[in-house]
Amino acid sequence: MPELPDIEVFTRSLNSIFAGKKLEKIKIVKLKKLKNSQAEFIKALRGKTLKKVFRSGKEMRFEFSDGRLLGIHLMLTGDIFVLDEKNQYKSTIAELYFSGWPGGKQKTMVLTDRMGNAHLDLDPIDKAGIDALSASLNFNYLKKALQRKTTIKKVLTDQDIIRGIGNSYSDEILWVTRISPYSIAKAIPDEKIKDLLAAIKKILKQATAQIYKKYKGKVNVEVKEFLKIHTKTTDKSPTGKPIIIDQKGMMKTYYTKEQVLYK
DNA sequence: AGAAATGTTGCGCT
DNA sequence: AAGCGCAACATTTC
Repeated sequence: MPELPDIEVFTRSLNSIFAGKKLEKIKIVKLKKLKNSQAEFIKALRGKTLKKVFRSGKEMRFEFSDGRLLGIHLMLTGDIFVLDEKNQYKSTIAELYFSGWPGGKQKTMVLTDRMGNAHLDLDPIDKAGIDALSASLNFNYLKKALQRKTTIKKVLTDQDIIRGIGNSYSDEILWVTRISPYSIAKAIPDEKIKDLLAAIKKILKQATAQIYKKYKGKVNVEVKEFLKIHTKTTDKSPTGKPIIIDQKGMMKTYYTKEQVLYK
């Protein structure tokens, strides 16, 4: 479901709800996609205090007081719910029961995914890419990363190059910089690489700020309203040009003819 | 009823 | 070797 801005807001919300609380119990409902067994999760995490929750690329990290990490990846259709009562969601992947609220109250964090692809990982290792909002994602890194013959969209969404950008925000970034998603990465001139770098930071930060302002505290809203190009709410770009939708497999690329094709 | 989905992986082919 | 295009994942929601 989410890309960097959404995950950033969700992890801030989860941090304010669960940081400092104790993980009493873990129940894995659907083990299929997981690398670890339920016993391993229990052994590693049960009874430990959650220190903080943070984002890494498109994934969530739950850091416990002894330094152990629990990673959660929502994939396309995963959701997190925070419940006071019994979990009744179908498609549940896992349930985490936390304690530590006044009056002995507990809260449950539930991970669901109707496609069954969301997953948890013990001490996950980040993919090789640099986080899109890290200062290390600079001109030199981006220029070097673009020295390949594949399309710019593939590069932007490759988590082994840059972590955090997905199908939607790559379309937004490429429209703002007027670069066609089908441009060959290595053909993009230096001036445009500078624009691209600035747009990556600006669009992701701006979207995070907008989502945070409106949905602070939420952990599972689907926020598409700030997308200007990758959206079904209009068929025109902000400058009034028709938006072209190109389907490749399940994913779609939204763009306009305003965007220059570098080849 | 039929289509949709902001992700990832792996396969065969060029 | 690198890159491409496609299929698979599986189910609820619009």
